[in-house]
Amino acid sequence: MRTVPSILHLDMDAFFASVEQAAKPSLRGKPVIVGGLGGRGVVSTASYEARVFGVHSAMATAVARRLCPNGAYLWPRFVAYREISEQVMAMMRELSPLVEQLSVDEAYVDLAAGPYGPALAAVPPAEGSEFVEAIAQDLRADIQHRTGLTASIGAAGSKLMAKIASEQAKPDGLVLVAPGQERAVLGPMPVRALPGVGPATEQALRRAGLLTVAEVADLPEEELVRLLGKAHGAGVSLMARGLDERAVVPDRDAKSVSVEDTYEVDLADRDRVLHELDVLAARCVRRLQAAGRSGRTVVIKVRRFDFSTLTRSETLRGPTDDERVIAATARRLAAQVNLTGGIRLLGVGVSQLAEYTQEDLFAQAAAEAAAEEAAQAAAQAEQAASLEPASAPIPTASAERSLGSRLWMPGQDVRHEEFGAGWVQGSGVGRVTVRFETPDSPPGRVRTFLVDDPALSPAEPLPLRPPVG
DNA sequence: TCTGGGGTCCTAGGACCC
DNA sequence: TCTGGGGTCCTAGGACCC
Repeated sequence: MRTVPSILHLDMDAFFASVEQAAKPSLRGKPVIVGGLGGRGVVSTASYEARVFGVHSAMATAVARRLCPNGAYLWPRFVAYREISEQVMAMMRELSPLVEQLSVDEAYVDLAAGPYGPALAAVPPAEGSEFVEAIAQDLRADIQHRTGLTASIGAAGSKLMAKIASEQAKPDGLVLVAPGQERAVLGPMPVRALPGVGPATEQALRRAGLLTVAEVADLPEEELVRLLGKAHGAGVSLMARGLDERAVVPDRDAKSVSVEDTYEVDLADRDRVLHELDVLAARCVRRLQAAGRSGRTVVIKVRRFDFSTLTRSETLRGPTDDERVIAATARRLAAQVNLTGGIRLLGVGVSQLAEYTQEDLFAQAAAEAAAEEAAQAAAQAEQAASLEPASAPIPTASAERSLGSRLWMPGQDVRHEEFGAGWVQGSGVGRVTVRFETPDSPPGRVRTFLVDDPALSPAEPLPLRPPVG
């Protein structure tokens, strides 16, 4: 165990919502909810102003609208979030090459492996904590200066405690756990505070009368293994006692690539399901190829009308990144699934990834067969569609993407030839409302246009701060 | 009020091989 | 004629995280 709390866990505060408030001056200090806005959407992030109303992540957006009817509801702008994320990660990498990114807004950094490492190792433990505190506060100030956003940081001698500390630090804070204080800090916490303890584990522990981390820590490991299974039991036992020797590891390769869509209306017929699988396979392959990878196992995911979910998978003889092979495999897997009652979600994924594509004769042959099958199915689908006008596609997020500029999403960046940069506040009945403001302007004015006004076009996100230097 | 999308890791049973 | 143990791969499902 370390004697200096040299592992930091950084977590951006209400990240998506905070980016929106930084980009859109009229939303500062107001409840902002970012997430899916369709009938089946869920909240990704709620601003702290929205949380006051009881709105939180993973809540159905329909519920959020009831709780907070006057909030601003926005689609996520992932391009903007990724850009800011990269800025923040770059700042962390200046502190150490050992940066482990957990998500777009969260990462560990191991200061011991960076430029401050030798100094941290040389200093007595008490001063080491002050040193780390100064580094962490500098980082938070830097992030705020360069992006206008706040981050919370936990500092400790292990990933476990750093993560728990950053949670305590929220929002806009720093919490440091001095090595040796782990059990004192963890003890009174509810078991759910431990990462990896979710609703199921909490229930299992509750049934055994265990509510706090201290109670779990006092239980023999064998008991926990009986309760939770081998790996999980052993892991929870170690965590509860504040023991964690996991290293900070940068840039692990992805082990799978998958895409999925929830449909506004359940899919009722097999041909439509097969067509959507083709669409998903194409999207999945695009991502796979962009990453320069290929995969050997194809998996489909099906969520039925009643939310029951199943997967079917098939492992090919060799890795592929061929859309025809993956689509044909997905269709084959779908043939094993009972679709009666309706389908609310479909997914296509690839795992057992390899670095490079391996062309082989089997894949070639399968691809040719698949192409033929697809052509036949397409002809059948066309025939079915012509016979059944009621099966016209309902606009969904993906339909809006493919239609591009003529459907406007709340939150979207736009530019008007006369009024300049702004964002879509809402649209309906042939009109779109745009607020004209930028990150550095005062709150802007709203104007309404026809949805197909040629002077209005989608735009790239603007940087939150002018480039430094 | 009704449940997204992208991942990771673990378990368990059956097939297959030695 | 009956009976093994262990290892690896594949498949399906579940818990969990952001």
